[in-house]
Amino acid sequence: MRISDAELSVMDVIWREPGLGAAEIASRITDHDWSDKTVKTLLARLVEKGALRAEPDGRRYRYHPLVAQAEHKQSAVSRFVDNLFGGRAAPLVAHLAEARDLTDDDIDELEELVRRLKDDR
Amino acid sequence: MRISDAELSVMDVIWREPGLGAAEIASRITDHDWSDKTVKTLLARLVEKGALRAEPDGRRYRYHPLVAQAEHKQSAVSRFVDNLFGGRAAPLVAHLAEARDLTDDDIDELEELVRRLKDDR
DNA sequence: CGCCATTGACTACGAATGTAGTCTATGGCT
DNA sequence: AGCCATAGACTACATTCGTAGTCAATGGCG
Repeated sequence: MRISDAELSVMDVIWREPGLGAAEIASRITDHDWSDKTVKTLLARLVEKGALRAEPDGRRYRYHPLVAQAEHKQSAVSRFVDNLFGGRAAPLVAHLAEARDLTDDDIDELEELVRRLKDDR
Repeated sequence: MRISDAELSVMDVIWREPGLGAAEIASRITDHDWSDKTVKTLLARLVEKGALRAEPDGRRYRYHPLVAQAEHKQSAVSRFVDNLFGGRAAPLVAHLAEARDLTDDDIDELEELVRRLKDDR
């Protein structure tokens, strides 16, 4: 099950605040300038895909995630690493580094992470 | 300029062996079972997108990359990190770790990488 | 020298995506 | 009681993608 970029903006809102209705969700989306119709279309598609549950509440629906954000990221990362790096993670990190996408804090975090990984194995 | 998944399979061949013709490229693609027509369509799209140059050679073309593989990975990684992780790299690596996508060798490589990053800053 | 295989050019076409618009029911306000 | 705003349902439509198919030219082989 693939969640598209536009759909992801919607999911992000719902992951943060499960149980919102369509209008509220639309109003919380700031990174795009979408009509409420657009948001509703995306919601419908997400329900159809099984990423969301639409709980009837009077005249409207409240939306709840059916896939956890962590799960989704997980599979997105896997797909990405498979596609671009033949499934090997280290070259990806090397690329991140080269792109200077890493702040000092990131590097510290990485160091800590590596320490834990080594302890773990 | 976005290179799709299918197109990427084609680019991979050309990055490895620049200057091949369509038939040769098709024959070198093993991860899909594509008709040569499919490969030619992808080649045409890549030329149109400006990712490849088609150098006439008699009755056919030889294809050369116009974007380097490293460049492409770079921008793909950036897009990905932006979309899913708000541009922060460390959480991505954490996810890689959690997915057990990291082999022992990867971890060693990461350790080395972190060492270099720290030295560098 | 003629036919066939191969080449590029162009066309096809359904699914997914981004981005809405129209239509219909209805609950709440006046 | 009636009207309007709003909700959801359904429809729309251009683009990109994945995956080919058709057509016309032509170079090489027999």
